[in-house]
Formats: sequence, structure tokens, C-alpha cells
Amino acid sequence: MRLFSWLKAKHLTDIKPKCRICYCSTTTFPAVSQHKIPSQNIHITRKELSKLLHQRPPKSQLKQIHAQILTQALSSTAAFVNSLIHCYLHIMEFTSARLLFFHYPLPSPPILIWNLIIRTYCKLQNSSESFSLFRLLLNLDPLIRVHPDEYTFTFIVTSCAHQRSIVHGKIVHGLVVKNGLESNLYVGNSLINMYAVFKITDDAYKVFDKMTERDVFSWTSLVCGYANNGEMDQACEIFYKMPQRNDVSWAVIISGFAGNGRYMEVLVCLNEMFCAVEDKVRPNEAVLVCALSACANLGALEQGNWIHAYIMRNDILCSSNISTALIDMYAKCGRIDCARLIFNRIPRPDVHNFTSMISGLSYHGLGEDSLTVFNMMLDKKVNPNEVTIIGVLNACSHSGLVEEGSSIFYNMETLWGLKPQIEHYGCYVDLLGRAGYLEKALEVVKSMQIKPDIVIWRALLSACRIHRNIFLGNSIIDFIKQLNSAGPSGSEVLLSNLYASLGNWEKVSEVRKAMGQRKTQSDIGCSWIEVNGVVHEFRVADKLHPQILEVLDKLNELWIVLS
DNA sequence: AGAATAGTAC
Repeated sequence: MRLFSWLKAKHLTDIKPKCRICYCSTTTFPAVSQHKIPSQNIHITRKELSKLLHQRPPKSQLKQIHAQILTQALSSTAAFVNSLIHCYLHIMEFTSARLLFFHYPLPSPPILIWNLIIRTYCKLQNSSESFSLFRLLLNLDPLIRVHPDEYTFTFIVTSCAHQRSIVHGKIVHGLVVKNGLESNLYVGNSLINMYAVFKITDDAYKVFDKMTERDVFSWTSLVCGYANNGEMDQACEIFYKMPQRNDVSWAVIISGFAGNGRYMEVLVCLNEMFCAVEDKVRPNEAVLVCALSACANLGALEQGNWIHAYIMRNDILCSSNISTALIDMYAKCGRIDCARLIFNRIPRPDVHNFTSMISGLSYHGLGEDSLTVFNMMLDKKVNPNEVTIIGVLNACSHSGLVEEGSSIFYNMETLWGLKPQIEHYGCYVDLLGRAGYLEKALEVVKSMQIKPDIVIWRALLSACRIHRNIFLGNSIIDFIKQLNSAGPSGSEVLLSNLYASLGNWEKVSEVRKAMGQRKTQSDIGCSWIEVNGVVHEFRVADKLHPQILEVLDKLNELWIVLS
């Protein structure tokens, strides 16, 4: 910092050139002579320049230093070019970095510089530029050839993990083996991670197995692979075999349970984490978010409350993720008042905070309030995302706000650039159907550019049931039956409910029978409720709960009162 | 110069 104030003292900040390099009017590069360098009377020594570059200066200062390098004819000194590229990449200024890179003083940039530029593109995640550069590197003229090293492969493998398909990954893995780098710790770890991302656990394990040296990254990535692929038993096995676990390892196993809908185990695991003194870990943000989400899905208010208290007690920063998860937890556990309290305390709520508040209000049937929050969000110039719109449409659906919902659905693309996805169609069809606009709903389904899925048909069918539309219901049943052959779904329950509401008991038993034959344990619906901090689970025709007889008695009692 | 984790909807 002091060096820059010194620069200012020398009026360097007053330089206002125009071109990319020195801001003069010429754009030719790198011929220094063509640039009219301003402030030529100022001279900074080489040592000072390299010291300045070493500090990774912000863009404005960097341009001035670059201008100095050009005036002093240092632009073909590799050390300076390297530093400049490094600095430009640091601030993600690709245009300048590429210019320097592609006009590198002969013969060609050293591997370090290749790695730096590939690494920066790798960080962009959705860019394939790192591959283009890697390809260029492999095809260099033999006279100026530089060879990829373990760094290059670490970045390239990581880039492969960001791609949509494993194709590149497989090829790169081949090159890794060819270059004898498979057992390198970093390369190996990034390979495990890549296979974990693509849920190819066998290959992740093979890499893990072949590694001569492993660290907590290798183990955690492998656990992550199994968890991503739903193989929680294997994930646990590896997890407990780990020589040491850190907070991320715990986050991986806990998020694995959460991602696979095994919310009870999330809480069990959290408890275990608190007991695991040997790991010397405390739950990090990811763990807390997963645990809160598990509480939300279980309706476990008491545990949720406890986690909230833990966060407060330990002065853990209530980040956007945490507050979003808290709002969701309180809303789903029936405490919309607490959810509102959390939300109102956020100084500057972001999309995620708004979205969880909007959705929370929606499933409490508070459609008007939900729209109020949505409008507040628009007033504060916070743009909604796809999930926000789903929340708002659901709010309209549950409160019969057809006009408001329609206007949001039809304008989402023009107003916020959000193209309606199948989920949005699902919500909208549900909105129309519930409100009794069955014909209109069917019209929307027919006009859809995306192929309607089971959710859409189910929403329509559900509407037919509510409004007892036998004719439309029957025609939809045929579609549902066809789709059903593709995979299991809850639509059969709806189908049987529809037949039931039409009084067609013969058909009801037929559907139920077919369901009974195919159903496996995991398909059976399940309900939870938390009473005094204990979560009770109920399944269809449950006989396992210790107090099932009392529960059934109470149900009968209620049944009599209600009818 | 390097590798691992998280929320909101359906």
C-alpha cells in the first residue's frame, strides 16, 4: 500500500492513456516503439516494478505499471511478462493476459505460465477454454515444446469434473497414466473427485486404491462419490475407516444422508460429530445447513430450535445460507411466526432469503402475504430466480389467486428473463386446476413446448378429482398409464383416489392390487411428527408404532366428531 | 500454482 501512495506522489495516477496496453491510441502489440507512453520522465527501477507486481495490484495500478514496463523496454523480459500475466489473471482480466501470453517472447511460455492460465479458466467452471489451451499445449511445435506437469493435470482433471460428460475426463485420465502421474497425491485426488462428481464410484475407488500416498482429501472425495451415488453404506464404511476426519469429511457424510432423504441419520450423525472429540471438529456452515434442512423435512422443531440456539450461543455468523435454512426450518415446522422473525432481522435479504420466506408463507396458505413479500423483493430490486417463481405460483395456487399467478407466469420471461421450466408449468396447471379452470389447464398442457411429465398429468388429475370431472379424468388416466410403465410414481394413488371419488370401487381395488404387487419397502409413503423432541414415523397400515392402538383410538374419536 | 462440503421448489 505504501508503495502505491508513493506512486501517487509521483503523479502516476494522472496517466490517462487509451489503448489496452498503455492506453495510447495505437492497438498494435507488442511493438513498444509504436506506443506513445505518457509520463516518460518518471522512472521506476526494475526492482521497484517487480516488487509492485508481486503485490497483485488492482486494475488501475496494474495498467500504469504495465505502461512503465513498456516505456522501459522491458516487455520482452520473461520475468516481467510472467508477473504481468500472473497479475492480469489474478483480476480475471483475460484479454490482457491472453495478449501477453500469445505474444510471449520466444520460444514459448514456460509450463508455469500455461498452468496459471489453465488454472484461471478452470476456476470459471463453465468454460471449456482450459481444454483449448491444453490441446494447444499438447500440439506445440517440437522445437518449442513444453510438457504438462502434475499441476497442469490437476487443473485439467478439475476442469473435466465441471463438464457435463465424462468423455474428456476419460481421455485426460489416460494421459495422466501415460505421464506416470496417477499416483501423485494432487492429481489422484482430483481424479477421485472427478469420478465422484460423475458418480462412477468403481473408478473413484480404483484411483484411490492405486495411490501410494493419501490424505484427508482423498478419503473425503471417495466418501463423497459414494454419497453422490446413493451408496450410503459404502460411504459410511469408508468414512469410519478414515484415519482422520475434518469438518468437510463430516459435512460430506451428513450432506450425503440429507441428499438421499435420510434425515433421521443426518441428526444421528450430527450428534455423533459432537461426540467425536478425537476429530477435534465443530460443525461448519454446510453441516448446520444440512442439519436444519433435515429438521425442516422431519418437522423436528425441537432439534431445529436447538441448532438455532447453538448458532447463537457460539456466535456463528448468520450467513445467507444459514438464515435461509432457518426460515425454511421454522416454516416447515409450523412456526411461520419464527420464520418471519428471522427474515425481518436480515438487514439486506438476498434472493435465497426471499425465496424461502415466500415458499414458507405459501405452504401456510398465506398467499396474500407471500405476494406482499414478493413485491417487497421487487421493490428492493432483488431479482427472482426460478425457485422464487415456483414459490409464488404455489402461493397463488393455494390461495386461489388465479389472476396474479397467471400474470407472473406469462411475464416471467420478459420481466426477469426466466424461461418457464416444466416445474413452472406444473405449478401453473395446478393453479388453474385447483381453481376449477380445467379446460384452460388442459389447453396450457397441450400448448406446452416441453413434453408434459408425470407431475403435470398428476396435477391435472388431482384437479379432476377435486372438481369431479369424470370425462377429463378418464382421458388423462390413459396417458398416466402409459407413463407409469416407465417407472414408479405416486400417480397410482391419485388414480385410485380418482376412481374412489367417482365411486368406481371395482377399479379402485384393481389399481390397489397392482400397486401391492409391485411396491417395495422404499416406495411406501411415510409420515413423521415430532412430539416432545421425539420424531415418530408412520407408514401405510402401520402396526409397528408402540402406541399404534392409542393412535387409532384417537383417530376414531376424531372421525366421529368430524362426521 | 494444486484437490473435498451446503440452502430455497417439485
